Amino acid sequence: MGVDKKQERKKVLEAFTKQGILDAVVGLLMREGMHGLTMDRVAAEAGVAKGTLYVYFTNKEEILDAALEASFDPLIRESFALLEGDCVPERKLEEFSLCQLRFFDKHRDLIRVLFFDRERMHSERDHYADSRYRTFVERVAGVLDDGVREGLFQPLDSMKVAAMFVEANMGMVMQRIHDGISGEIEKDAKQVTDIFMEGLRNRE
Amino acid sequence: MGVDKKQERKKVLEAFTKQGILDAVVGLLMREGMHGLTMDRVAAEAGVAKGTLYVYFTNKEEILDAALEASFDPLIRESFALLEGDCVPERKLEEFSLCQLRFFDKHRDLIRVLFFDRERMHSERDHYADSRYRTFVERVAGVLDDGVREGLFQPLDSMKVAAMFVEANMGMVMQRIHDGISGEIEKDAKQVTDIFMEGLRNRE
Amino acid sequence: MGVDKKQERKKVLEAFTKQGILDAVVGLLMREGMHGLTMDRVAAEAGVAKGTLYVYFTNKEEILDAALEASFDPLIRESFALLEGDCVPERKLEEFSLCQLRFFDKHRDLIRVLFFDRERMHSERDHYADSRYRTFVERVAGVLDDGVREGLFQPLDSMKVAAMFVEANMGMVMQRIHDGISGEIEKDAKQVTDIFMEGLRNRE
Amino acid sequence: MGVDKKQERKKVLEAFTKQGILDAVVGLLMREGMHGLTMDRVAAEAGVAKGTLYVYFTNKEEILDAALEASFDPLIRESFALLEGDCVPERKLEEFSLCQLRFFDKHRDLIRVLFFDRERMHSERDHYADSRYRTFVERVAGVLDDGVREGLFQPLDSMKVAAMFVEANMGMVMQRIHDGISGEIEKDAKQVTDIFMEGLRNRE
DNA sequence: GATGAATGAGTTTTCATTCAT
DNA sequence: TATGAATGAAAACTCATTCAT
Repeated sequence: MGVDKKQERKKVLEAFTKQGILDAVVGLLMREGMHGLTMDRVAAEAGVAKGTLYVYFTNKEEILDAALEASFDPLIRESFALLEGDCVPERKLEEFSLCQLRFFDKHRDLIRVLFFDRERMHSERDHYADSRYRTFVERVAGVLDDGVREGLFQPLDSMKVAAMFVEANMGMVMQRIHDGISGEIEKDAKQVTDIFMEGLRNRE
Repeated sequence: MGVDKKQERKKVLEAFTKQGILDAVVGLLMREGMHGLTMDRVAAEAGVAKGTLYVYFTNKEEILDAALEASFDPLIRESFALLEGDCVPERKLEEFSLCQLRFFDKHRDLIRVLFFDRERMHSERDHYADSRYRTFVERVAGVLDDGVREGLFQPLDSMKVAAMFVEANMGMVMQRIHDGISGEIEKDAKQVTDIFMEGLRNRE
Repeated sequence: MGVDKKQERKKVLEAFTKQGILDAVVGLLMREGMHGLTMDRVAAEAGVAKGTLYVYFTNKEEILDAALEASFDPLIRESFALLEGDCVPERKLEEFSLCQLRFFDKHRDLIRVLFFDRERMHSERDHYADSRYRTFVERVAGVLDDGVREGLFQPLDSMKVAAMFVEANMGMVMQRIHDGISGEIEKDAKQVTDIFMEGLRNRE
Repeated sequence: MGVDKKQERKKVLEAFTKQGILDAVVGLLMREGMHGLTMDRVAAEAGVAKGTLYVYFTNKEEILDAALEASFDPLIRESFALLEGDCVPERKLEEFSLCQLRFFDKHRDLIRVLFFDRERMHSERDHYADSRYRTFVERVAGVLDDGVREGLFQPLDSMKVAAMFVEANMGMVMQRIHDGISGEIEKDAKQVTDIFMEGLRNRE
């Protein structure tokens, strides 16, 4: 019993430190970009000794992977839940759009981190980041296929359109950030989905 | 006279070396990503001594800027020419789409370089890369505004839609690259523009 | 009484843990050499926590000393017993030779540890390992002196010859190890002693 | 012509710096042992910047290999020349013995380096140092075989005896060093060879 | 202008040791 | 006593930049 408690407490403490490190990495990445990310700074930001970083992660690369994973995890989770939900395709796409806009409204600095992640994604070895993105696109493609099956959309190359839709949303995100995130979020999300809805509608 | 010739010859030679360096940078950037870009390697790839790099550029950052500028210059030039041409808005957008697809079909490795460029773009100091991108979006927005004025499109927030259109095209590019650039380029370009055309059409 | 028993039990337990640590050090030293010997690994190999090492030893050096001492203790003990025994000098040397070959046949990996020990031995501060080796040589020298006194050997510089004899045995050990420990051990031991016996014999 | 001279001068300069680094390594190794050998210290001792070390060698291991190679090269060269010469076997062995004693009289501190080398030699990956030592033993074995063929020595396992002879010499070296290198070198060399000569002599 | 040897500040990484529990 | 998370000094290595030739 006592052992259980102790081990639990230990686990919690460990997770706490680890999370602190990851937060430090993301914070630094957002504020200073890839260039400012040194182990020294991460340690300082996390309030631990340099050596401690190596207690929790084997090297810098692993820290980075974990941090990126952690940053986008909420967005990915919510998006996936939503795309697998019970709504009609139209609604799913709009919710998805909204979800992205909301996420980057809140964490606008993560947009930079995202692009850094993308740069890595296209290097041969990093199928890791790539697979995350692919799954994203595939899920959206699945929703589009549903729409086609239901007679809602015209026949289409779902993967390509899905990629376009995902990126169009990112375009909107970037423009919103550039504008200082002025407009209402619902309107902008609707704008994105409306174009695709109308553009893909089955009219016979 | 002799002096003139000599000076001219010198200028040509200088331009030649400079271009060789930039090509080396782009080649390296494409093959190995940002990580593999050291001045040593650039010099080796360009076939000059390390010191020579500093004869033509003041530091690494300047070399990078120049190389990125040079890489995307053809795309930017062609796109701008096209968007400022005499065609109707519909045709302009389709040509623009085709232009992007074609460029990245040919230089698919530049996609990685592009994302690296984006990461920098969102850091405070680099308004430089940003301004290039902004102009891009603004030109497209101009075409959209023309379309609205001509009664072709519904009223719209042209900057946001332009950003979406530009990114949707990048989504298509990325999907094409992922698929191994299989489908016909004209069909894919049409797919992109059709969605936006139809999605934005003025129906009253 | 209860206290006595408890204390005794404690002592035994302590000795057990201590020995486990030393075994771990020797095992690691044999398998990975000096380079792979970290306190982390020692703790893991011994199955105790890192902190425990510092309960039994004050620092790494002390652990190392103790481990080396322990490794060669059997060889040293047996050799000394033998050299101080009642046999004739000739027999003593042959037994000594046999003793060394047997020891390294069994613990051939300790040969590496030995050389590491020697490197330290020749550094100023380590008179410790040195004295162990010196005693070794001195004992053999004593036997040689006995032989001279008994008219068996010619007059000789016993320390130098003793050093030669000890090292010649190590040469044989190394060659045996290199050959995969093929030949019969008695023959090889005899080979070593025969050369010295014959080479040193008093012929007048 | 000018180019030739320039290149030659460059080569010389390069070799000079490289040699300076190697000398620094050996010096440090002799004075402080393996433990004191850090790249910082090597650089300081050699009077160059840390980075310069990496201009000439790819990493610490390579520096070490080169330094050890360089240290023992004179001994190895002289020994080999001698063993392949035209003298009779007896003379060769005595010269060989003398050669070793002389070398370590002069560079007595290298004895420590030697033992460090040995520790590495017995690790799996370092067939490098091992092969150097093997060749040494093999050459001596060759001389012994010659002696047997000429009826000078009894039949013998030449590799084992060679190993013994080489090590016996090292024993003498170590004893001499311990004694402060007192005795005459020729006498000691003769002592070593006499024992083996007499011990191996063919008496029928 | 062109060179490339040399630099050294700045990075990542290691690991013996401590100490609160 | 035993633990193991945390430490931080010290080590290896990188690379943009300089400068004498």
